[in-house]
Amino acid sequence: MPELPEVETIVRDVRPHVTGRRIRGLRYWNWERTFATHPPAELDAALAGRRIEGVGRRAKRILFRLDDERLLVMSLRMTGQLTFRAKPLAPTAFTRFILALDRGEVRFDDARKFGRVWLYTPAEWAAESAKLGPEPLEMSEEEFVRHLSLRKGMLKALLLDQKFLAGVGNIYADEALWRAGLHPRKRAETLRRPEKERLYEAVRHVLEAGIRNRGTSIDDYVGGTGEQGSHQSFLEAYGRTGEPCRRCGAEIRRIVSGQRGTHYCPKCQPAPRGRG
DNA sequence: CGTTGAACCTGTTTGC
DNA sequence: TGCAAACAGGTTCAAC
Repeated sequence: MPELPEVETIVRDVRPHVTGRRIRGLRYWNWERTFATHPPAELDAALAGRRIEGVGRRAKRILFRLDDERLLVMSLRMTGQLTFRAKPLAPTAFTRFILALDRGEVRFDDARKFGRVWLYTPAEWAAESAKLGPEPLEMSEEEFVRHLSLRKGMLKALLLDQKFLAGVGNIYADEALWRAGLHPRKRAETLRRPEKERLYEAVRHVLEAGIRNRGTSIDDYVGGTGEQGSHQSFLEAYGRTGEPCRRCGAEIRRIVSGQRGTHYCPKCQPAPRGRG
């Protein structure tokens, strides 16, 4: 569910409330598999008494930097929600854990149970982080073009590959391809320089717009204090099957590409020639 | 090495 | 209306 703009919004929302706070402990959990590195009782013991020194983001992961240098890392996957609550709120059937602080609590809800939490040493986290590609908002155009020139394969699958770009997911991949006027099944090795530049601009533009609008709330996503985002009102391709393209009027089409539902304008994003 | 498919889960929407 | 299949924002791992 949450992609880079949604996770960034959550991090910015939660940061002022939890930075400098002391962790009391894990107060509640109901699904063991949420805990990827330590069973809940062990995690509770490791966290109790630690201070949170900062909150950050890497790709779609949320990072809590602790005063023992370790990192509490969370991934929301499809349906996860991470919220700060100033006052305790009773857990629901979807609440996977609650982290009690000296003031308020951090709560992790996740209907589909795909979300995970890890506790890493700096070295362990460095190794995990190294498996992810560069942050698209921290790349120059030159770096992007060089990086893209080393890759081949269909653009939709490439944008979803976290080793290519960290943080782009299904919604923003479709939005970026629409903006760049590139067909999702066009192959990276066929792009010419101006198309690569257009894709760079488009990826950054849609991610920045998503952040400005506090994320896309279609089903479950909420920001770090529980309110919905507004970027769903500004989508051009994703979820607009059968509706008119706002650039040319043609009907937005849906296909499956990279094993994901993919939305594009057949006129603005012309199909590649040959097999596809 | 690259690509594909299945698996992990539950809730909601779609189609017959 | 009823029920089953399809579908959903992500990631990992086995198989080819």
